[in-house]
Amino acid sequence: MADQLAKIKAYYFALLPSITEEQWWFYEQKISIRTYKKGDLILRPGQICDTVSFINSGLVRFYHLLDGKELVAGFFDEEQPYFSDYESFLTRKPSPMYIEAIEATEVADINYEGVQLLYDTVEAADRLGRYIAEGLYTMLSARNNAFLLDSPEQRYQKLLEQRPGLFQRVPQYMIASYLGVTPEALSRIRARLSKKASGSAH
Amino acid sequence: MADQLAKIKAYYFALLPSITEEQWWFYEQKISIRTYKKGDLILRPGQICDTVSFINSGLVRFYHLLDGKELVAGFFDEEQPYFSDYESFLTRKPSPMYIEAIEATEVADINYEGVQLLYDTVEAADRLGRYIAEGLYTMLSARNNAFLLDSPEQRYQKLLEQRPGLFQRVPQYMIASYLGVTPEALSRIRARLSKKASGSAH
DNA sequence: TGTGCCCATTGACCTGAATCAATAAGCTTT
DNA sequence: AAAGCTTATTGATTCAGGTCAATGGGCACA
Repeated sequence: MADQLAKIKAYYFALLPSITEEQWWFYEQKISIRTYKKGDLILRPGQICDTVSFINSGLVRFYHLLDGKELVAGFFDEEQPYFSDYESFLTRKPSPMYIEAIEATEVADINYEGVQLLYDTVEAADRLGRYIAEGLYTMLSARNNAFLLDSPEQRYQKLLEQRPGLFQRVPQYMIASYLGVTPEALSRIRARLSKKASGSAH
Repeated sequence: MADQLAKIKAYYFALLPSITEEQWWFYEQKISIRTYKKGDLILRPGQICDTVSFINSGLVRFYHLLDGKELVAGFFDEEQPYFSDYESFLTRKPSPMYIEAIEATEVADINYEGVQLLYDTVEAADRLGRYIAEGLYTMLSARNNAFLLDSPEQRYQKLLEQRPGLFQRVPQYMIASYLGVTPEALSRIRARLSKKASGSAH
């Protein structure tokens, strides 16, 4: 148990330097450890997302199903450890999406009730909640601007720079969908870029 | 002065029922009232967005300039009173966008320094910051999902339902851009829909 | 009561990415 | 190592929406 909470505890203490061991104890009471096998669905459309999760290890993706096609909305892993359909979590409305473990994944999560209780009983919980909301906002906003301002090719290159590890762990057709194009289109982007690279090399 | 702060004060007290007059006084110290004329730029690309603003009256839009074309990212008014390039505000990085008053607008705003001071001195400030971050997140997430899942036509119809007032205050070419299409395309959407409506009427 | 400008509409054409289809290249599983 | 998957690539075709261009309506201002 201590082991499974080590990472999230380190995270909390880094974000909130003034947190005491006693306050941490209140958080700890509300945390559940869950494990998922590769392919497990963590959330389905129509469900209210009741948890905010912290990834100890593993990899999950968010996706929508539209006309039988999967639209990937995000990937979360040890580097990007907090995930939730936070809109559904906050508004208590059914989520439109799937969350799927695409590797064996272990998370530490807190449910809605637990979070509200912490807000009302533990000082500094509001600050933690604020940090999490701010972090999720910043991530979403950056993705939003990328879709507005960048071409699919630029989005691909940015992703290569910013999250190179993903390409080792995620099939290309999911990356394509995350970038907002079909697998065929991503394949052509890659062909174009490697031609350009070899062209400028000599 | 009392008059110019009445709305934001009511807003704070509604969000934070337990706030005291004394605590409010600390907030009040940090608030500035600003007025903009129609057409004034509130933020330009390259600037760090240093404020979170609350609209007393008026209407502003967010937009990007890309290849000489304006891409509208959002509208804010009395019904949607909090605005900021919150990503730039939080990360302290230059904003890529313009914020423009498209009507004469009066705002009450707080700058970054003031907000941080409040977080460190006033209890309940973190909670207010959390609410604001959560609200901005929810708005952005909804818009994001609309772009992923809805056609331009559906986005138009949703906007008609959800913010009918905008159509009286904003020229159609800005609405088109906000919906992610050209003015020509929006005109055709409207033509299609009014034909459909009259067709199903008899 | 013109005159000029901005905006919305409509039509003709163009283009980038989606779709459809076929092939090839990795993998697992036995 | 053969058989049977799934994924990636490449080519041909289609299509929604963008671009370009022309027309017309509304409104401000002289």
